Amino acid sequence: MKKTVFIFSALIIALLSLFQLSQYAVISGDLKIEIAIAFSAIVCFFVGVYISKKNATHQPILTKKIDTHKLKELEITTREYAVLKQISEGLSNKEIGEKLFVSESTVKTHVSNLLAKLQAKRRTEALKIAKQLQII
Amino acid sequence: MKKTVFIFSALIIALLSLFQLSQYAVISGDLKIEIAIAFSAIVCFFVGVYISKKNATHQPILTKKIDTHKLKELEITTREYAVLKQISEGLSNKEIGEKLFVSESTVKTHVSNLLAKLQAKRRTEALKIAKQLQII
DNA sequence: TTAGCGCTCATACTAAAGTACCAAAACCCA
DNA sequence: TGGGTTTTGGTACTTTAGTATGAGCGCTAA
Repeated sequence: MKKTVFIFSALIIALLSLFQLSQYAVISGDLKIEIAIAFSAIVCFFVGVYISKKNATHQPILTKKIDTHKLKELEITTREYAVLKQISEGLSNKEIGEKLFVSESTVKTHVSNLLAKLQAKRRTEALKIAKQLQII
Repeated sequence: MKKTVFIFSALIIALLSLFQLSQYAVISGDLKIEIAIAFSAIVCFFVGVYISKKNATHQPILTKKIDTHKLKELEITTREYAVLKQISEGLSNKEIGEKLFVSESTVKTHVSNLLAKLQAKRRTEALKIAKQLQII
């Protein structure tokens, strides 16, 4: 954001000085003022496009924000969600248990509840649905 | 693209007519020509940003292209890849078999080979790796 | 024409995954 | 402090997933 403001300011200054330079031409009647305006407008347009692109690539637009609202809507608890994330990492129930410091039984319980809440038959299907819901 | 050209043309026309309107003010000496230019520049800048954003959201920049090169590198066959895509859809081996018109045994064979080639222990892990490799 | 590869399928396992049901701590909140 | 929810864990069982191995068929390049 700071960057944008800076570039924006520089842009205006550049334009005003550009105008000062072209003023001589305007006075002499060779260069029409419309052209000067159109030129500056075109330049600014492309600068706008450029800046927007820059910002877009810097912070990937499709950094899918996690839809916390949907998590509550589906009544997915904290622990269940933690398990879901580990599933998306390709871990087995046992591995998830080790990572979250609980038994495999507990993980199975969470997974089972998760599948019911996501209306999935398998963990792979749960992953697909979760992605569609922007949950992961 | 056509849209962009259209908007761009409309923009220039609008600016020129804007200038025509403001010309009276310029002649009367109340409104300085610098302000007119700066104003048009600012408008064009934001229009550029807006259009760029529109384009970005319309056709997602991060439409991950499938890395066919990597598929060959990993020696993943046509059929195996078809199975992989079905796995990402959350289907079971049996369901995949029905969809591809082969037996569950065949699907199992493909999955097994797939896991070996992707160096995964489970299908969920295979999904994760495949995504990292931009294969799906 | 034969060796190699891809695709198919089967059997027989072992290993995970998932279900159902129960139950006891732990936690939060009114 | 009682009550609902979450988290945890267990047993017992069914269903998928995954491995290993072998084998037949069709295509293709040497």
